[in-house]
Amino acid sequence: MKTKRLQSAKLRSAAFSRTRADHQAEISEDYVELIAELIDEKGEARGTDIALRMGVANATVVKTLKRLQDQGLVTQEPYRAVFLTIDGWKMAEDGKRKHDIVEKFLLAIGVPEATARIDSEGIEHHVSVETLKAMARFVVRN
Amino acid sequence: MKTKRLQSAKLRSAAFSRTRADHQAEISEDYVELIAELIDEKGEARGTDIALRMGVANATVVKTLKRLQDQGLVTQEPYRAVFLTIDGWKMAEDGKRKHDIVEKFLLAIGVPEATARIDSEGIEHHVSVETLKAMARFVVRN
DNA sequence: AAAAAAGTTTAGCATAGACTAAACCTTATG
DNA sequence: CATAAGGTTTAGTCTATGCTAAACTTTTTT
Repeated sequence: MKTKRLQSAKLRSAAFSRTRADHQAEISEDYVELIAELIDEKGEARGTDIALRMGVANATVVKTLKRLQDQGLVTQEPYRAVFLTIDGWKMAEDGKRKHDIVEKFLLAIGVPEATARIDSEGIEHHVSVETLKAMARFVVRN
Repeated sequence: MKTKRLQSAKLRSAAFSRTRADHQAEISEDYVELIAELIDEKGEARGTDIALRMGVANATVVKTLKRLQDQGLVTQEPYRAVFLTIDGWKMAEDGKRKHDIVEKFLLAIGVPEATARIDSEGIEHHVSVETLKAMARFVVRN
């Protein structure tokens, strides 16, 4: 009777679960990438600058940084700037690589620059290695 | 002083804010699309089926449906199946259209089928109208 | 029709991210 | 070098999403 669709239900729920799991990492990735950028640009990443660029209150940054510290992505002394751990740098570099490929790819298929910048920010977190490879191939070939 | 800083904080960081704003709508969209599919397939959308396919507990479904009801996307009587409002149907159709274009597009650039199915689920929520148009153009041309 | 099974809801808890306001340090300048 | 300005942290609140366990309703089976 009604047990017929179980198999496809499982596949579908796998897709949704992945969407959710992705999202938990998304904010970590955004923070870590931003911290890397700030360190590159200014030599250090301060709470205020993070808050400003993330469009978020200072208190939110403090709380999130605590989580990132627990996750071993970031180190920080009270009242001092934030730094990335080895894992944090790895994540930041990985993210930047992904981001660059996605953005170049969108430009290659004819998306306007401003839109490509914004969309790549969102898409970056949802592309698998395989999709990323396909995008990279496309950019090289075109 | 403080007012000024708050204002400019809000004016900047467009990309990040959009990522976050997108995400608030993501789960609504996933639910609504799933409800539409269930109604198509079985004539009605029951809590258990939603829970099964979303990979989530029943209680979670109940809570989320309450929010969707408040947002005017869904209607429901106690202990009965869920239905979509006009707005809900609009959202579901829009989502399906987006999803189809993204999935076909990924296949067109050489992403394997299983991966295309999973990735399109995540990417669907982050493509702007312009990017979607570019993808649709590409699919047609290739 | 009564009991069992299936499905739904409620209650209570946890975590994450967001906010404001106020307290607290650090730095810059007058 | 004292204090004002600039940053940071803490405290307390809110909303969203998730969970389990228990209560309740509907449907199916015996």
